Amino acid sequence: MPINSFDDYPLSWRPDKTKLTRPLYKSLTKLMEEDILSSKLQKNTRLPSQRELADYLDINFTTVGQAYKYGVEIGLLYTNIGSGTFVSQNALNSITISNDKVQEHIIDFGLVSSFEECNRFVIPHLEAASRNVNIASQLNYQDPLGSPHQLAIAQQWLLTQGITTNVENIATVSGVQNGLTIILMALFSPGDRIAVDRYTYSNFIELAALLHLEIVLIDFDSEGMIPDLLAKECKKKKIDGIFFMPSCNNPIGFQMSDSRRQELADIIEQERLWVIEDDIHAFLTTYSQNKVLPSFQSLLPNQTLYLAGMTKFLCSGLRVAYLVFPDSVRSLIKKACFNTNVKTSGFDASVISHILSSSTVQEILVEKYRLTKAANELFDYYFDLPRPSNDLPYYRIIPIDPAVTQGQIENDFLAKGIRLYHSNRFTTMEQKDPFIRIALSSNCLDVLDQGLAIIQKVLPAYQ
Amino acid sequence: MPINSFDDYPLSWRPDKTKLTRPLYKSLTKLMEEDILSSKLQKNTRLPSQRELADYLDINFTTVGQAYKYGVEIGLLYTNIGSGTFVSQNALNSITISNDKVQEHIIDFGLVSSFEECNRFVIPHLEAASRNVNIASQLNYQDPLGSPHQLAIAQQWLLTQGITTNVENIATVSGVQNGLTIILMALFSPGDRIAVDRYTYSNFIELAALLHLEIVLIDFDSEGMIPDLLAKECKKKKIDGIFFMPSCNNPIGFQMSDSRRQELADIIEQERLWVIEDDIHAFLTTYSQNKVLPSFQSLLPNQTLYLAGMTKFLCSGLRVAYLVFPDSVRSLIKKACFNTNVKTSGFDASVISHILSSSTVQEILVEKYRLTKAANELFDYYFDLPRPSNDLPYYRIIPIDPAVTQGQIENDFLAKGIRLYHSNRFTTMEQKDPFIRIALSSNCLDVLDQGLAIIQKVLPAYQ
DNA sequence: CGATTTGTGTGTATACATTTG
DNA sequence: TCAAATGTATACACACAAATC
Repeated sequence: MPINSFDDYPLSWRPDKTKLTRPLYKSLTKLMEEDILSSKLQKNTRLPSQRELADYLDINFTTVGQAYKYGVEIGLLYTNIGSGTFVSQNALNSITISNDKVQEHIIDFGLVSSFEECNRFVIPHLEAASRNVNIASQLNYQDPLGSPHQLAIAQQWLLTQGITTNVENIATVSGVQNGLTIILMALFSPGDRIAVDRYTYSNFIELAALLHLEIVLIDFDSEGMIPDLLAKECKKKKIDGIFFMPSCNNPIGFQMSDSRRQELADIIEQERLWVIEDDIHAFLTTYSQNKVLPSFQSLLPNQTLYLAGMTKFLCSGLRVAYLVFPDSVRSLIKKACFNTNVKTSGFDASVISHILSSSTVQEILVEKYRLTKAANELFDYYFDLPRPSNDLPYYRIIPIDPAVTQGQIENDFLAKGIRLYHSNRFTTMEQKDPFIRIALSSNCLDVLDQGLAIIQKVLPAYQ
Repeated sequence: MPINSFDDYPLSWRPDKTKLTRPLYKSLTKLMEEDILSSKLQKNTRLPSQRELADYLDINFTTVGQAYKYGVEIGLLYTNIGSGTFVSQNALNSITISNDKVQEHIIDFGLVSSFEECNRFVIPHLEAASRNVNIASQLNYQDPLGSPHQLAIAQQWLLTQGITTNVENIATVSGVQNGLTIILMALFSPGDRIAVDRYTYSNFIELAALLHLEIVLIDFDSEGMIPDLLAKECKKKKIDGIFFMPSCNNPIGFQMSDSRRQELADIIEQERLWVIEDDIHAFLTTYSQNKVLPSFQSLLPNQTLYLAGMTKFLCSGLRVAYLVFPDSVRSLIKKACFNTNVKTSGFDASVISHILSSSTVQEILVEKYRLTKAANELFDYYFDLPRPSNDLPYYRIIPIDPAVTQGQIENDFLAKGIRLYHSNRFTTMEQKDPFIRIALSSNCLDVLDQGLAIIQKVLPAYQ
């Protein structure tokens, strides 16, 4: 019997004691999942503390801890020492962003594409590659990380982005997301922790959850992640890696300042974190600002895994990215590559190389720069909001009323033919400054114009 | 102080007590890794039992268990209740099979290719696809699991292999290995167990280790895995899934009999295991035997994940496989697909569809059948060994002297210009019947002839 | 066949670090 | 500023199941 009577004691969750079977912790986890699913337990509610619930159930508090821990692992719960355990914002609803099941006739401001009209530049290269006399050598298992020729071209391109490396330190992977999978599988184990910006790329959050890695949110300002907060968090718990999109954070659009990069690098070096640097926006930033920003790969070459995506840059349907890794992890990275992909499509890799060594690169850069500039100006016309510190992002955010739920705003707009995403998708716990993210690069300019006009008209009801 | 003096007591491993720090289990794990690395602890040696070592170190035996458990998880150790804990066969040396770093002028009997000379049939389809007026729609983020048209073609092909399903239950993935990654990430958690044939595909073993899944070996006979042993093992510990290559086990080459499939299906249904059915060899088996074998997908459609690889069948450089899944896991599979790949190359997918809906399929089948037959006859000419129960495999095995080590035989042959693999690569613990595996489909017939002649001459020294 | 050995699963005790108020 | 509340990490006790001899 419990020592105290809980009849009047306010517990935010009272699992049905009679349903509790052995093993206790599994049974408790199951009850919790059921109650979250049936909304008996609401999102963001605080669960009873481990000791309270244990007392109520008359079991040891660490057993409750075990049950809660599983919930944290699969992203159902999050905990804060001192303040308690909470049901996640995104418990049981997927925040994965993809182009799956888009309704017809919808304006998609959700998934960030890259001005797909530019794919016309790619088509001649497809034909050229398919007529290449050496193409047969791309259709077999040879050179699983890329041919020497392809890697040499990649190395040259990387140099223009401030990444100095050797062909032995580059692996061709099937897009950035695939590269992230390889890095996380190769260098981390279940339960490891990775620090990220308080708002970050949803699919990174989802991938980490799939691999049972814990995400640690660190706050940022306009110059990027705040070094002191990172240092503090590192002291608090063991953190193993850190994920950045330094040129242009997704969804906020901030660009890390040079000094901030250095400050963060110092802490990262001391704490020996692996840096996962997803520089998907670098191609445009380097071009538009006409200067190379100091990459973490250049600041901390021995602990940085750098991903140069070719999908947003050249073509999203050809799945290619280059993964730059330090010598120390070569065999781990290779192993993960071979065991997840075997190899990246030889044809895709050769088309991308063909483009990279042609003048098409410049044409695409000029055109994407023009379109991005125009799209941002269009956004500025409709909304009086400051540009983020990267002033040519592919997406912009608009603050909304904290009382409006994610489902409400996303579904209401979907009903009006517009897909956009609530800030909840880009984080793991409740935040004080909700917003919606509008992708600017996923439609041609007149459709963008149309869509923004609708948003401008409808949005005030949510602000 | 330990209760007993261990001065004369024979312990197969005596970790340095003075180096033991807190936390004990981590420290112990580290000592173990170091000693395996430095060969102070030899492969296949039996470690002291949990209780023995605990007594020696004067700690609780479950703490030793914790340390051992980590070793099991990362494939360093394996345990058997009753007989103890052992250092793995493949501890700390990679068994991943890939085409990486092949020396020049080597005859590769290691990696199993698929008569790459047949890639000539593919080239016209590359050109046709690149000239297709609709190709632009393949270069963006649309239809991440495959276009309706592509999936309809896949569905038709699957039907010819005895797989009845709907387009909503097919996902286009980037090759079989990629499909396996997606399945394992989507349906299993670290620590889960998957049953496999006592000898099975190395890259599945490696992938499982990367995801911290435990492999449970089950013995087989010429008809396939032995049902009683599976049932027994399921009772012993909780098993969550089972992996099969039913048409043609790699490396043994056995083909599961119809009755065996049914017997196994009964147990699997009762034990509620996920079936991972890698039917990479089905295309040739169905063609050569002119009949469709009963797939697990047809026997247990609600718990089978079926992979139809297009790489061995049509072209290895274009990375495409079709993953067939039951309704119940659609959202999990999609999530894993989007978060590992985003999508499979639209161009690759469209080339494969183009081939599948052409007469080239038949041409390739005829030619690969002819080559496989000729290659096996060549092998029979040099070696008087029975065919496995699938009598047209892509590889054959030759028994060797158990005293010969893996490194010894693999390296000796490499020095003679031949790459082949020892049976250790296809399992996780010491086996009584070692052999080498010779890939028959990785070279043209005259090179195969040349290589087999060398092996015939050299091998007796190892038998 | 049955005592013994060996590993496994589960719940708990305890020390501790961080946050809250 | 510090006591109280809260979660975390580690080691251990114990019941048990399977294999060995």
